[in-house]
Amino acid sequence: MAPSRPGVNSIKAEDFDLNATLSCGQVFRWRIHDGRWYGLIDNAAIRIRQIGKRIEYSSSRPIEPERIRGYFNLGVDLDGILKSIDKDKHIHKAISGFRGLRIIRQEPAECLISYILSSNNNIPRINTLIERMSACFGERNEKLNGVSFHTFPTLKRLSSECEDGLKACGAGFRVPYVKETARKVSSEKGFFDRLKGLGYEAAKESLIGLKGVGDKIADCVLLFSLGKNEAFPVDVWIKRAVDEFYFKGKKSTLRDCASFGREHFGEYAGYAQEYLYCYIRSQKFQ
DNA sequence: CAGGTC
DNA sequence: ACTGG
Repeated sequence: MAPSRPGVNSIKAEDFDLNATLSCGQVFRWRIHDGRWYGLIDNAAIRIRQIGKRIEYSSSRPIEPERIRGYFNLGVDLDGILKSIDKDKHIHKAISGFRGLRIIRQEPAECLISYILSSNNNIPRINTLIERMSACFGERNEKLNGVSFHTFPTLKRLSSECEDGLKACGAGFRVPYVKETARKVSSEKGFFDRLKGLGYEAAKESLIGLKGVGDKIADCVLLFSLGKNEAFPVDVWIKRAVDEFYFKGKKSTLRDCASFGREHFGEYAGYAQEYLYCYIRSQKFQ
């Protein structure tokens, strides 16, 4: 495959929906502007759009097309995955509504910190918080088409930053979580690679050992950055969906929903989670 | 109250 | 608990 050059690159993307993938809440920093998405991959600013079965992108620094494919998980057999989770009428409708949604392979460190910041917080506020922290502590400022993108701060930087700096960004009570977890993770070389090598349960246990990381955030990190597709993160939206579609008004706990999701949908429960998330939110916001 | 956690 | 869409 030809290496990326300055200007516009085009790559094939079958069974893919860029909009669904970037607006389903799995990743925080992508923004749409004039029909194109802007974000960062490997600390390069990217502008990207979909035209039929191709995606067109340009970047602030050269990026291999293979890397773009990897980031959007275009190599996995989405059709096979969707067939495996298509077990009832509810998920079936969710799949038909958002077909082409793929789970992104995020940077683990950024994913972990971002989801720590998400706890007991609302989405618009999480977004501005992440942008402020990147503007303050990101190492680089990538420019593309006159727009600047601050890279996400490294764990080392976050762990050495004084509390006041993080507090000023609006992180509130999450400041000690961020600092302590950043310190602990960056002190072990290859922490995330080690977790990738573990099974779902063992990797989850390691994550839950970190400050500010509980069941839900651990599942997000496992699913969105460590390739554990059986993870089924249960946030308030997924709880609403599972209660409404599968538990029919019965009282349930977050644990009930999570274990139901993993057992009902199986090996690729994480994909079911994302489709349900989009589906239930589209119902409430219509 | 809000993509939970301690 | 922080804090503001």
